[in-house]
Amino acid sequence: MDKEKVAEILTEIGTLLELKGENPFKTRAYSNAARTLEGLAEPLEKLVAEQRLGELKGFGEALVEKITTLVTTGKLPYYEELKASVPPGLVEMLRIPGLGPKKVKKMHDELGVDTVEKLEAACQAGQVAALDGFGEKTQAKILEGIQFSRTYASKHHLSQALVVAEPVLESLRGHPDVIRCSTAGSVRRFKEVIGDIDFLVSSKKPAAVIEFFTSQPGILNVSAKGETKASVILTGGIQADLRVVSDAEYPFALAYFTGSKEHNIVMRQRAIARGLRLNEYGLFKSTEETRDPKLLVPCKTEEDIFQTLDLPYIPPELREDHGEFTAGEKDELPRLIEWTDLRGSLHNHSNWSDGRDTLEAIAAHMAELGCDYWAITDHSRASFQANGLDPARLRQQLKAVATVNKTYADEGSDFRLLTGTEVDVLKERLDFDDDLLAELDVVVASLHVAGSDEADNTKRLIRAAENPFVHMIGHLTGRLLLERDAQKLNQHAVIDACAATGTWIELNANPYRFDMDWRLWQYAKGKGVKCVINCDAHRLEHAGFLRLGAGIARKGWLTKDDVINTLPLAKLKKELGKKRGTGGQP
DNA sequence: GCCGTTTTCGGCCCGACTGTTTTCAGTCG
Repeated sequence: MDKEKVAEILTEIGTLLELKGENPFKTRAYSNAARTLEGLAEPLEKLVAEQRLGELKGFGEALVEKITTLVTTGKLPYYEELKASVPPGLVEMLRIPGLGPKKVKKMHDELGVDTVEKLEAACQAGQVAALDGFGEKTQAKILEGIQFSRTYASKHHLSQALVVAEPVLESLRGHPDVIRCSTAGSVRRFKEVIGDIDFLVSSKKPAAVIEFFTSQPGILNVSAKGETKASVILTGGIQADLRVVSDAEYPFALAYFTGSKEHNIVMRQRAIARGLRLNEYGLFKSTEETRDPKLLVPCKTEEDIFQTLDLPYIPPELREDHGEFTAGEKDELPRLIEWTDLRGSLHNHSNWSDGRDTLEAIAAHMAELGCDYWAITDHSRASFQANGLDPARLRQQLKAVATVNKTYADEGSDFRLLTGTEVDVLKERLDFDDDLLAELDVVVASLHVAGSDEADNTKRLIRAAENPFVHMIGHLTGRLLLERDAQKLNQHAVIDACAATGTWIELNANPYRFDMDWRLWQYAKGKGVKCVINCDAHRLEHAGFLRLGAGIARKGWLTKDDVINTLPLAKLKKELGKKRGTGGQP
């Protein structure tokens, strides 16, 4: 059993224990352990085999035993029994906004409610409002919550959030009573999937700002409106929260609401260790609860807060408690890539396969954007649903690309299209022979039709990496965020193979993919594997994915030097030739 | 369930909001 599955089970145990009314610190121990596993750099099997699980922080006797059982036998009787003792409907009820374990438990114990449907019926019958500690409003809110969770999925793609958040932010920035403003939360941290959008504003007139915010165009519904906080539902069903604070509080609130929760916990612990107390209002020279301005450590910006806690500035993308504190203390935080470092994309499509635009239109658009190069890597023959090219059409396309490039050369422009393919990784071989691949500038190898056997999928990709003409592996897992899970695959094994063969790995910047996952880049980087941030563009406007991809690369701790397509054309060409020059036949 | 320079017990991050209450519990971020 792999660590994702183990982590999932630990999280579920935590939830089930909560529903049973267990000690909250016990339940937290399980979810903390799950999180630690998710961020693990090495294979869980290895840790278990070497009996080093107990070295992880937060892993005591009980957890080590349970995880070892899970990994070695694939089962855990404790979990099975626990699961059997809690109706599955209760877990589902937890997802309804406003419902937590205590309320769910009470309704189950006293009303026998064990599904969302029964809950809805109990609310409609007025039974919920009659319970001790419940009332009419709670009941109405639950009904509303049920409706909401049915109407809108609670998670959204980052790109979707940015599209609605950025105009609101611009609008706030232009308001005369707004001093400083920013997004916060997972949007600012650039998480690939977000729950809601947080805005933070500093102002002397909070009421005016809140009024302005709640009357923005594109707001479907105002769900809360107080003196310092408002919640609305934006177009597309995304919830957005606004907090308004004083300008003195702004840096503290910004750090606090940016999170992550795990990052903040460590920040507060660092404050405590220095005899200070950190919250969203300030950093105070006291261990008692206080808001006394005389005790405030003056900080004008987030940088000042980090400095007081003996840390360099930690960019929002890194605030996941994924090693930023250890690195910060040693002054080893990387200088992260900027999206403007990127010179082009090495995996894109044209109307020769399933893209929308012509080679000429693509070249004109990308040159205009200021790119140095743009690779045309249409699908290979096996992807017939995507109008994949056979060898003859691909050779035709090479000529067409050469013609386009000649017009740029004649005009004295340095922009170039690069030839290439996104070659399918088939069961026993690649979709094109080596001699054809050798004619191309750029070869991306992608697994489009994976099997159900993890070992087999992994082997196929490793074989692709071993081919001297394959420059990079495209969208490693084939996942579609919020739609389709990753293919069964040993990603670490593929990364290791890429490291051994000098093969690059794509960070597919399509916001539905963001594949390979940002959590694995630190591992890959440690092995010396280079990243290529690719748009996988099927339309001109997909060039904008470069910015998103760079943000995800930042989350993966990558620098300009870690990413191949930050190189200018001449140096890129040299890198493209390296594997072929030194690699042998697979 | 975990942890330890207050070390084998008694803590475990912190505060706002909501709704139910009249001093607080539950939920959320």
